[in-house]
Amino acid sequence: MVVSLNDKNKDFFQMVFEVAKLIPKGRATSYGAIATYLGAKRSSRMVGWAMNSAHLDKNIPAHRVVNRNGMLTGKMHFATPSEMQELLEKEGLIVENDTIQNFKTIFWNPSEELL
DNA sequence: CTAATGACAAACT
DNA sequence: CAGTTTGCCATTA
Repeated sequence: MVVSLNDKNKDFFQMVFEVAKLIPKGRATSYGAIATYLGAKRSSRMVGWAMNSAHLDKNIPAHRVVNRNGMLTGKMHFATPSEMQELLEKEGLIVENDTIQNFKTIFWNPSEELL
């Protein structure tokens, strides 16, 4: 992996991983929520980037992390595009048209739940 | 160092 | 209200 994980950056990545692991089953969160929780709400894209490295670690449920719209924008980055949806449905979530239904209901806010 | 890209988000038209 | 555009921040070329 060309991912030059320098010491400083590693912390940010690790944070994202930790939060992702803490996401309760049957729930999901957004990149912005994690970014905000990490104190870098403006770096929502970086969270996604972290997930890109996260997909290497099977312990990280990256499928529970989607954009604020609940759309599975990163499904293409999985082993198979359908795996993300499959996993989410297995969790009890309702995924349709690459978008999580009732996302607002299953949304998991680390800043509140994890606080 | 500048330019381009991206698993996003908010603002604007 | 929906589609389009700009902004942010970090990484890569």
